[in-house]
Amino acid sequence: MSNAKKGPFLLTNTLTRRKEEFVPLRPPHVGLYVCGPTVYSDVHLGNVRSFLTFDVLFRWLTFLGYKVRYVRNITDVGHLTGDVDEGEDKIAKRARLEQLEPMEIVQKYTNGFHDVMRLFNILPPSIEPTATGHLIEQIAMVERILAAGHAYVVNGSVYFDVPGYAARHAYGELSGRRTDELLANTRDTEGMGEKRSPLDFALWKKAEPSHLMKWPSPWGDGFPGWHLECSAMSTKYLGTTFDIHGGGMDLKFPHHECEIAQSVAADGVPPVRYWMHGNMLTVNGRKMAKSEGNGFTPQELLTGDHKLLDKGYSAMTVRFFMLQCHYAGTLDFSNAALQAGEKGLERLEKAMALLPKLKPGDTDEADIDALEQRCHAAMNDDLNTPVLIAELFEAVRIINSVNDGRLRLTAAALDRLRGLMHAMVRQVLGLREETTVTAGGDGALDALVQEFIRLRAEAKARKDFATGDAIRDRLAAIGIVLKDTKEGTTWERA
RNA sequence: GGUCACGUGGCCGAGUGGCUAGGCAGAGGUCUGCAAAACCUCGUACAGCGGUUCGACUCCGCUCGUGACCUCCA
Repeated sequence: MSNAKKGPFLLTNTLTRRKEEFVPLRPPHVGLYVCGPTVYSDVHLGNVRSFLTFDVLFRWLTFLGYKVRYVRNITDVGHLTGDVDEGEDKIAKRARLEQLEPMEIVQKYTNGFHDVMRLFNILPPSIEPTATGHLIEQIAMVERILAAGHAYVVNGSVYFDVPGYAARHAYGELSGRRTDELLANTRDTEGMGEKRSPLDFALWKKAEPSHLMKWPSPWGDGFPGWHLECSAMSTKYLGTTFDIHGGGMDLKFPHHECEIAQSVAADGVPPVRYWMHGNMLTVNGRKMAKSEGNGFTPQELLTGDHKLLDKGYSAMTVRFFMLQCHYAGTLDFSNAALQAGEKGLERLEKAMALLPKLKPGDTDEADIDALEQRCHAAMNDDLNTPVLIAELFEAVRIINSVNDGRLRLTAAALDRLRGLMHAMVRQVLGLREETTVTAGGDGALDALVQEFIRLRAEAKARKDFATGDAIRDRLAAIGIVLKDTKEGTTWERA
């Protein structure tokens, strides 16, 4: 394996609550499944953080040389609001509210989701399956669970028998729950409806004749339960047992617990070897969620048009801001933190821009190999992006020092440094260069500013600093900042 | 109530049983006609109370505080 030199990759397995060395089942292949969005509304920034976490995982595994099959689903049916028995399908509800066909809702918000992923430079998965595209697989899985005696049919619906399953298998292992405690804490003992136990969950739900989203099944017309699709599709594309399953912390229970139960019941083996859970984005200490009303969309973020935002922030600023925190911890949103991130990213990008211009020296006064090893070590330690970024700022110092002629690096070392920075910043962290409007961005504007720069240079040449400073100050007042460097004067927008 | 996290300097956020995280902001300096940028230097922080230890911010216990999950949620 090509990562032999890069050291073992440790990641926190939330099933064992330990940091473990990642060893794939069938190297060099890695099977990765991540719970995707339910496409019934716009994604907000909290959702983005989760997909970003697994984007970095995908990128790092790829960097290590693995051939990753990354499956991230689109939930387009079966996700109910509220209680499993009383709730309405989220997509059907939205379709009713917007007076659209359910599949129009699905298409609309799937498109929106993809736009957001592109905006934040989150790579597309290898396979993006939809629940409605895998009805046959889901029905087959329900039949296997029924055959194993872990489910029962009531009036056209099929429910998973949790107490029965728990008697023979470990249920609650992932989330640290026990069925007796769950039962004791069940809030609503009424409304159980057809279920034998409040812990049971729907595998297949009977649909009323008026229901738009329904399909034929051995139990009559209906639709699949929410937890089922992930099990059916991960099994289809990654096998009955695969390497890594990821999702947000809030999916741990019941969603992922139910996935494990379904797979064990249907196929007899635990589905996942490493479970990974990303933590939440909070606002003033509270989870960003639609129900809290504290979420905002990427569009609002870019324009700054939201009461929580002092100003707009670029997508890469937000990406950088999020990567400065470890994925397993909560990250609190604040304007001050975002602005700090904006400045930091600017410093990093300035150094990146200097990289091609650096001139080689005759000796090496910085150890690029050691720096590279520390970068790899940071990522191998449970995707520690904040530590990687700290190392990258060490590189920034080196780059600036070489540029200033304070530090020397040979041509070979410079090549290593360029390769390292490109790999870490662009490939691994996925920080895309954002086009800033500077010289060249707008021909007419640039020509105009160049004319002022020339006037100012003439003033300076005859020691008329008052005029020179006036030109600079007045341009600054309209947002054009001039900077004198050894190579002449450059300008950029404030 | 149950389960599980977390509490780090002005802010955001890593980490470790004894050795500078990093970014932003701030102070001083170098450079520059002056700025800006860059570089150098600086703050000696780890909720509280006990315990283990030669030594704890790091391990254990308790207290206080915050949050997540237990119902849809990335």
